[in-house]
Order: sequence, then C-alpha cells, then structure tokens
Amino acid sequence: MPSQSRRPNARPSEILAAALDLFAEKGFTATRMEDVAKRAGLSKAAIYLYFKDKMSLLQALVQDMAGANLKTVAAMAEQFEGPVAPLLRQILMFMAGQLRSTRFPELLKVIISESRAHPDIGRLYLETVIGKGLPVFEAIIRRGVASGEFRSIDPALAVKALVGPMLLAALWKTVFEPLGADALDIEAYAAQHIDVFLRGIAA
Amino acid sequence: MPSQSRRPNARPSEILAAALDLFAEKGFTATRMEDVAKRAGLSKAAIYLYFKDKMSLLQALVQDMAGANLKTVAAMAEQFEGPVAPLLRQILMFMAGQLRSTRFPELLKVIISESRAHPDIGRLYLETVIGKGLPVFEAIIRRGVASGEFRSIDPALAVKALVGPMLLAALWKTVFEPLGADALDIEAYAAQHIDVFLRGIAA
DNA sequence: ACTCGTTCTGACTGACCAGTTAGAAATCAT
DNA sequence: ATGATTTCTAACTGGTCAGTCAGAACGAGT
Repeated sequence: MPSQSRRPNARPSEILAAALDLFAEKGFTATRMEDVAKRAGLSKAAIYLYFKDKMSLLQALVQDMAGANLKTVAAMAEQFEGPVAPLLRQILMFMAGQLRSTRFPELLKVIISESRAHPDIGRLYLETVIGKGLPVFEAIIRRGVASGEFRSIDPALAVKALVGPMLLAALWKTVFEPLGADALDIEAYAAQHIDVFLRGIAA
Repeated sequence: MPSQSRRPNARPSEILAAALDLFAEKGFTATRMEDVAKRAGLSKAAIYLYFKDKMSLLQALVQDMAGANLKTVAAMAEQFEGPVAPLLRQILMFMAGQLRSTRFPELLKVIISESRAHPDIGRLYLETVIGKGLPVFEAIIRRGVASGEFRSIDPALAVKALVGPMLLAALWKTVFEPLGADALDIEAYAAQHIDVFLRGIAA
C-alpha cells in the first residue's frame, strides 16, 4: 500500500483534471467530492486544502476553458484584413473543432444546468465568454455591413443567429447523442451553416 | 381553518400546474415535493396518490407541452401547398411566439439539466419532440430542394441550422436574462433569422 | 347514524453528501 | 534524531428531502 505522496505543487491541476473528467461524465451535482478525490489520488479532505468548495472547482475550470478560447478568437480577429466573410468562416470552423475535441460542450451543459442554483457560475460565463465573445463577432459583422460587404442587418441579432447552431451542436453532442440520437458531424454542420449564413447576409 | 377539500378529479391537473410553476421558477431538483403540495393545496403524501414519483410529474408536463405544439406544426405543414419558404417562415414565427409566451423554454432547460440523471425524460423529449419535429422540417426543406426552390443542401443539417437559433433564444431567456443579460426580442430575432436563412438556401 | 370505501395528512425513515475536525504521517531544518 | 512545519486522512456532523405508513377525515349509500 503506497503511502500518501506529497506533491503540493501538482495537486491543484490534478484535482481540476479529475473534476473536469467527472463533471463531464456525470454532471456537477452527481459528482461527489469523494469521487474527485479518489481519481486525483488523495482524500476528500485534502481537496479542501486547495479549493474553498465544490463550486470553486467549477469556477476554475470555466475560467481556464474560457480564457484559452477567447484569446485565440480575439487574435484571429485582430490580425485579419480585407473582407470579413473568410474571417467569420475561419472562426466558426475553429469553434467547431473545439466543440468536437474539447470538453467545452460538457462544461457548457453544466453551466446551463447549475446557473439557477449557482448564479455566480452563470454570471462568470456571461461576463467572460458571452460578454467578451459576442462583441468580437458583432464588431466583425458591423465592419462587413459598413463596408457594404453585407446587407444592412441587425448585427446583434445576426451574431446570435450565427452561434445558435453552435450551441445546438454542443447540446446535441452532450445531451442527445448519449441517449441514442444520430451522431452529428459538427464540422460539416458548421461548414454548411456558415455557407448559408454568409449567402444570406451578402449584399 | 378550512379542512381538506375532496376533488379527486381536479387534483392531477392542479398538481401539474403547481409543478410547472415551480419547476420553471426554481428548477427540478430545487423544487421540493412539499412545495408542490403546498401550492396545489394538499399534502405531500396526497401527491403520491396521483403520481408515482417526482419524475412522473415532469414526464406528464413534457408530454402535454410536446403534444400540443407538435400537433399545430404538423397541421400547418399538411395543409400547405406551393412554395415552402412561407411555410417555414410561418412555422418559425409560431415557434417564436411559443417561446415567448409559454413555459416551453423553462421546461427545455429542465430536460437538458436532468437528462443525465434521468435518461427517461431525455429520451421522451428526443422521441416525441425531436424525433417527430425535425423530420417534419426536414421533409419541407427536402420538398423545396426537389422543386428547385432551394439550392441542393443537406436537409438534415439545414434543419438543425434552422432551429439552432431557436434553442439559443430559449436558453438566453431562461439562463442568461435572469442573470442580467440584455433582453432578447425573440420575434425580431426569429424574423431576421428566417430571412437570412431563406436567402441563404434560395436557388 | 352507522358502516365502508375513498381521499387525505402528520410524522417518520432511510439514504445521501458537502464540508469540518482532530490528529497522524511525511518532510524539513538544525 | 528531534522538533517544527506542511501535507494529509478517517471519522464525524448536520442538514436535506423523496417516498412511506398508520390511521384520521370525509361522504355516499343504507
């Protein structure tokens, strides 16, 4: 029986990795701190040396995930010049890849599920992801409208019509596929969607 | 103090009405059977004379809501002739009205939240709403493609791109507006979306 | 005015689990 | 090798709540 191993520096990220696995797999409420502890290789009580409570685990996970993706998208937007349609296509395909290959969809589902019981988490997502992300898209579309590349549409509504299908993809994957729904090819879906969307708003 | 009143015929619908109110307001898990009982005007134990358990309340609510809406949409689709674009617009605007004026969005959120812990509910929604609803849309779009009204796109993907923004509207209203996000004018949103979408798939 | 089936309730049970505590085990400094 | 410090755990506490049960209140029929 190997005794307790002491690696205080590695602990927080090990705990977060275990929590992400379990939240994604069983949901937030159904995940017991005991389970997180076991997967991270320590005792439940030890988790509380590194994190205040269960919510702060989720908070840290959301912050990590949001931070990484937002930075990428913002960078794409900044260095781009000329017509904005290819930029929108590029960003949407990036999102599709993230939805397929990361646990963003699962985390999103947890946020939706827990936002009433824990408004802090919902607000964190609203402020970081939505509050930062949508304006980036909106500015791009506004640029396209101003330059005459797009028809004059309401950019705020257009943005939500652009990301709506991405939200559906995320929930399809996490909610309905596990119940037996047909698998959705997220990249093909995103590709057709952006194609239709760009034609629809083209001048 | 008025004693117990005996109205066994009225009970089930009173209990369901109370449950819908509370599930919409506080979510499924946070709603205690005691609360439902109090609002319906009887004791917790009495609820179990009419419903097997808490889940079967939700199940009945989903069935009612889904049944009503599906019938309407199917009826619209059947009696329509000629070009299908106006039909799609009509259905989408009907959905927008329902999202604004019924508790469908709240119920949807509950289903998403509970589907992992209670797959039965998720499966019920998948089979009744999604399994019946999407094919109706898909047939309409396929009709448009066949007649040359629309470009040749993948109808299965197009349907999901069509309803994605409706899903976003539902969750915006139930998840983010309560946290302080700007209100979304669902009808204006749906109108612009269907406009862009129809242009995007027009031949 | 008394049965008898129906409708109802207060009080209880059993299971669950986040977070705490008292102190043990490992590591470090000297 | 011994005391001080850090890291850790087993066991516990307190609160929650779905669902049950024994029997009370009601009312229809006689």
